[in-house]
Amino acid sequence: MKNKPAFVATLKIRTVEGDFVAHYSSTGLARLDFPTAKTKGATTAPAAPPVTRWHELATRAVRQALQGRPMTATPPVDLSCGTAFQRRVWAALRAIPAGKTETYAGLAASLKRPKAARAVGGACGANPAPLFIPCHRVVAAHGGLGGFSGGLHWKRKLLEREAEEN
DNA sequence: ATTTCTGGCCTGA
DNA sequence: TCAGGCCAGAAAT
Repeated sequence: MKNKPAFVATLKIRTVEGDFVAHYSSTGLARLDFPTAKTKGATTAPAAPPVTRWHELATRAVRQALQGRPMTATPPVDLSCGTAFQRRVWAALRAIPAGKTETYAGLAASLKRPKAARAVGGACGANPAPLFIPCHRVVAAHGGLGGFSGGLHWKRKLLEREAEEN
């Protein structure tokens, strides 16, 4: 069950850490990319009214997240690209407060699938909107960091900053 | 302590 | 099917 939301706009989010790129569908933020060599290219396009509003919220939220502060407001996030299982994982992730961490095994248990830790990891990796879906707050069961699709250095940085704020 | 299986579960091909 | 992934726990060094 993975329909593919069509992007109606792609906008950059400038931050001190580089340029993130946000993709919007007709129902909300559908994807967020970390800064890379590719995101330098100007992809800004004219946006329809609801999108510009979402983009304001997303921009502020991303900057807050980079400082380790909890997001005060977020745009609607379009998770329609995920499977049922992935959406359940993502929903659980959004319940983890800033400054706290959960383990892959713990999440699996809360989803009534105590043996699906690895599958949870897979869902995290498939997360289309990091920061908004805080997969960086999920660590390995015995202290390790686990991995991070956007680059492990981001995960470390985000966790450090959130820890400082608390 | 750390390395190496082995089990388990969800995807995408 | 089948391989492989942001895993865990047990067994073997």
